[in-house]
Amino acid sequence: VAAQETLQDASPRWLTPDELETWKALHLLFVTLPGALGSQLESDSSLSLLEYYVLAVLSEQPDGTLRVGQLAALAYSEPSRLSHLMRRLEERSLIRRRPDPDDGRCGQAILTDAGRAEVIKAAPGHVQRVRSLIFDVLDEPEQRVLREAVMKVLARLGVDGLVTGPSWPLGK
Amino acid sequence: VAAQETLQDASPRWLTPDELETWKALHLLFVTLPGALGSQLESDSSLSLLEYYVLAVLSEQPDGTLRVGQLAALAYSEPSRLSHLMRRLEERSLIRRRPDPDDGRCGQAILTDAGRAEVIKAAPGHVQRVRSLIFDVLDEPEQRVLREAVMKVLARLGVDGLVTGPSWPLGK
DNA sequence: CAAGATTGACGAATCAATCTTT
DNA sequence: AAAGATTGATTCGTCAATCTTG
Repeated sequence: VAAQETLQDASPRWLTPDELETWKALHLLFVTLPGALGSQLESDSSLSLLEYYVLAVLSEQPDGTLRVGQLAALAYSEPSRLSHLMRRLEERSLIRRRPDPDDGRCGQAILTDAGRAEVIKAAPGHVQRVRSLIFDVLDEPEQRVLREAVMKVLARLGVDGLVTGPSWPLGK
Repeated sequence: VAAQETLQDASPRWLTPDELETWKALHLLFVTLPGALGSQLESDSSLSLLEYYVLAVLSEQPDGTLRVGQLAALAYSEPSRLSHLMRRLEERSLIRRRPDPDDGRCGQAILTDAGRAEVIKAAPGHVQRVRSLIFDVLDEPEQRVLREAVMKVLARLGVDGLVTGPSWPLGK
């Protein structure tokens, strides 16, 4: 019995053919969809997907301002990655940075007029691409089941509840 | 009327609140799932997700051999990316390379014993993670709808039919 | 000349170390 | 000392140019 348990630990249940098909499709989606969305964005606006996301989140703030840490949390990115991104965006004059007046440790990212213009320019094409790729091909029940399924996986990943974010990708 | 059409072109239908929720959940899944799978792999084997995929595909070939181009097609990656990856894997002695005897233009990637051992070592944990994150939380009907939905989106992306790939992630 | 793959240069992501403010 | 963020070094991915074989 002990030997059997050891064997089971080392070699868990493999995927059934059905599960394998599902997983391969899902994996393929992960590999291809970001590229498809990214290429649209870059052709319309020379923004990457993450750059668009960050600027869109900022554009929804009343004063176009947010702490870098909050931005990192909303984008599920490491502070370091965001910091490098902020520097590049600042070099392109799409945002500017300053220390938070209330707490000098925190850095504020502030959307510039140019940054707002850029995200507004990019938004329609982006939304249209998302709609055409996803919502145009799924009917309402499918969409509901899909959302439920994704939410369950997210819960398993421990990122449940954090889905409540900005009204991305409106950007307006 | 002309003005209205112009307006509609510039500003397509935004997402409904329901669609927005679905999209945010899906986007969050894209951002978090690869990292979750990758961290498991690296802790078990010091392979990245793509490295694991490549070695797994090779391990399913009868002679452990495949052309780099075929490998790139199966991984939906650019030849350049695969080439750099092959060089790194070769430096780690997980594969070796040689020109295809039948056509000297094509490069062959050949799985070494060490490479095969590495992917076999990584496979159980990987499958278990995929199962625990996805298939343990979805019942059979949900899984079927999810697969249908993903396939429809893939068809829209133009990668339909290519889902038929290796029996990844069995690795054995 | 076309196909297949590689290379080198550059841009972006990650990790550890650092700096500043509280 | 801890929190928040930045920096520098390394690694990875992308793009254009190149090399070789058919």
